[in-house]
Amino acid sequence: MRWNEIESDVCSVARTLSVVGDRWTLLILRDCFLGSRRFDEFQKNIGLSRHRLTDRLNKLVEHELLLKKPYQDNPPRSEYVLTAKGKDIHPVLVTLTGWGNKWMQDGDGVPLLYHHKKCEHITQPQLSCDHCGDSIDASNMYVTPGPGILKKLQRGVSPSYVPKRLLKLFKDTLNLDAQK
Amino acid sequence: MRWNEIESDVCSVARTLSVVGDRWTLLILRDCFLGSRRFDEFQKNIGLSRHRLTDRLNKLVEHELLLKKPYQDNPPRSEYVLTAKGKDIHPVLVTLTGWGNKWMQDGDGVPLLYHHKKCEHITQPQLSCDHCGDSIDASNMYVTPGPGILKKLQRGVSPSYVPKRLLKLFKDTLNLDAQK
DNA sequence: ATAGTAGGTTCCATTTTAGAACTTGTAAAG
DNA sequence: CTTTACAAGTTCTAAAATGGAACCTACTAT
Repeated sequence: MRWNEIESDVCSVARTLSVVGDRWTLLILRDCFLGSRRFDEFQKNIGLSRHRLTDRLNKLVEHELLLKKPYQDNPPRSEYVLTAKGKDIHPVLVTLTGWGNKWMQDGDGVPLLYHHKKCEHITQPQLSCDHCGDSIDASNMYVTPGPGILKKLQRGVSPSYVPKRLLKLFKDTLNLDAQK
Repeated sequence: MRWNEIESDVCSVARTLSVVGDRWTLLILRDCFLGSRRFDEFQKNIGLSRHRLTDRLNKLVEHELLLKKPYQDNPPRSEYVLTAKGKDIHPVLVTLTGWGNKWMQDGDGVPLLYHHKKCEHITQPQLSCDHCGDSIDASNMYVTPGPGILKKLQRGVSPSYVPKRLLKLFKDTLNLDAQK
């Protein structure tokens, strides 16, 4: 399966990875959040080849996570700034950092510390339910089919990644709905 | 720069990506959280080549995100189950899903819905400060150097990815500390 | 006149990947 | 018994992605 096929998978994880799921893209975005904006800055910080960087920046601009913004005309030079869509990647970087801080330390401790402006404490943000506010993790969550899957099932398409066990459950859901 | 060099970068994002930052690994873990455990199950759900899958599963076992657990002897067959380290990837998948749900929809709506067992509501978990509990995002957070970076600076090593602007700030921090 | 900066592009060798075929040992179906 | 299926791989080759170095262009500073 190729990148562009992943993009059309009926799965938000797969779709997101089709944009940011390579070796470099999230590192570029990390740098954006730390204040980098220019080609050479990214190249020096990250250490990828100029070729790859051109490619990845173009992709991020295409997908509208970054905006290419001219800052001089002659010679033409641009900087890359985060759009709203790009800024929304922040939680992904925060959770990746959290995992790395916990599980990938060398002997020297955490590389960077997050601080919460409001309470002025060091923080490693955690997920909480956006309805009741309680903290939430894999053990107190479950999934059900959303409209995106149900509509495909109604059209006879079975999203490849959904385990048979769940598919059956989802089809039962459909039948129950139909009987109403 | 190669994968194994990324692993030793002084950055928790880079280190995490050295384990899960390719096209397939997070999709394998997604499937684990949805209940998949066996080779063929992953292969069918995800649609990657058997060759790649072997490789990725081995890497996940090496890094101890998955445990390879024999379930019969003749012929030898195993299943792959999440370890604590693997389960801790869940927040990453949740935030990736959140972004995909918001920014990568086709016309049919969200593929899967998350539910919170306790309050029984549909939820898209959000990050909150683990000290004060308030919701938190890029605009109300900032970073400072942690021991992992400071110790490297003291040894004269400059972590490549830290923008010069921040490096200077960090070195000032060191000088202030030294003057105490 | 030379070196440096910024943001690329071009080229080629190396590495990684996709996809299909093959393997091994068992069990079930005809 | 012979074929088919299943599970979990391994092997092979062509195609795609990548790394790294060199080159290009239009300024600016020394």
